[in-house]
Amino acid sequence: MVEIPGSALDLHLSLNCGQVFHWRALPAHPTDPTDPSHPRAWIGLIDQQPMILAQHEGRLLAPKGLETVAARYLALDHPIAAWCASAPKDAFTQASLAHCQGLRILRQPAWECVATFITSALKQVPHITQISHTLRARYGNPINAWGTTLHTYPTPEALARVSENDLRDCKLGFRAKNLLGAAQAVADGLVNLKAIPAMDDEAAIAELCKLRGVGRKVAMCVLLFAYGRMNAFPIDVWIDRILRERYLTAEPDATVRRLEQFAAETFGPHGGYIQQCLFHYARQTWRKPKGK
DNA sequence: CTCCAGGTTCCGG
DNA sequence: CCGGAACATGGA
Repeated sequence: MVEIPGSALDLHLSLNCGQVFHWRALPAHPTDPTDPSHPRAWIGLIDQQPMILAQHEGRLLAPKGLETVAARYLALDHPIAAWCASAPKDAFTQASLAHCQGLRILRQPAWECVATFITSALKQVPHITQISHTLRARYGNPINAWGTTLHTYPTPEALARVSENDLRDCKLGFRAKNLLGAAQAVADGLVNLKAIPAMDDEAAIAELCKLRGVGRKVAMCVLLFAYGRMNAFPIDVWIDRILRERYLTAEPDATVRRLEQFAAETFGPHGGYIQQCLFHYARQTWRKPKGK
């Protein structure tokens, strides 16, 4: 392992704030898992590339030769300090940013991002993670690395071959039909994920929404987490609650489109970054007397 | 037991 | 065009 110098990053936070769902912590120490002096490592895949990442006292470590891949995935080039500096000065935003220092919006593979957020509908984060691992284990490609077996996220073609019932067996519930339909549409070329970067925001959203199980919220997540569009502002149940209770108290009947418009005006061109901080801060603090 | 979770689709007015 | 119910599953 070699150090990747420079940028501010909280690895644990960035991998566990609800934007990606498959990284696993390795035991902190072979004999003493509670030893805080030993760097905690995370193992996962960046597309097809097995990866181990660790952070100890601010120093980011990656396998030698994989520094560039890691730095790109972790988006260490994003000027997050400047984004935070230009954020709104209200108390809730500032508390969220302070609580999420070192959070980075990753650059995820597009299909993996689309698929995992299709499976995220009405699910809690741990459930999404469980589903992701089941799909990988059953329909992804196994890759041996560092003494364990990792599984790539199943391709659209691989999932398109699977029956809806087999997907339901992965605890997908009603999302099985959505994931299957989306996989078939991508596999058949009805939707070309590589064409998204050249489209403007509304065209990109419309294109993604052709996929079964993808609505405005999931499309926004994909634009933010896979295509690096920091202005994308997904409105889920948490953000909806925050905006209504903390910002638009004067408009109790605001539609989601109104919330989107307000967010764009208020949080600006990097609102998606702030959105992730608001989301995580709210989830960590809302009606939770004792931390855990 | 009831309620809710990083929503979308489908249906009736 | 718009609001509301249906949709599976598991944890709190």
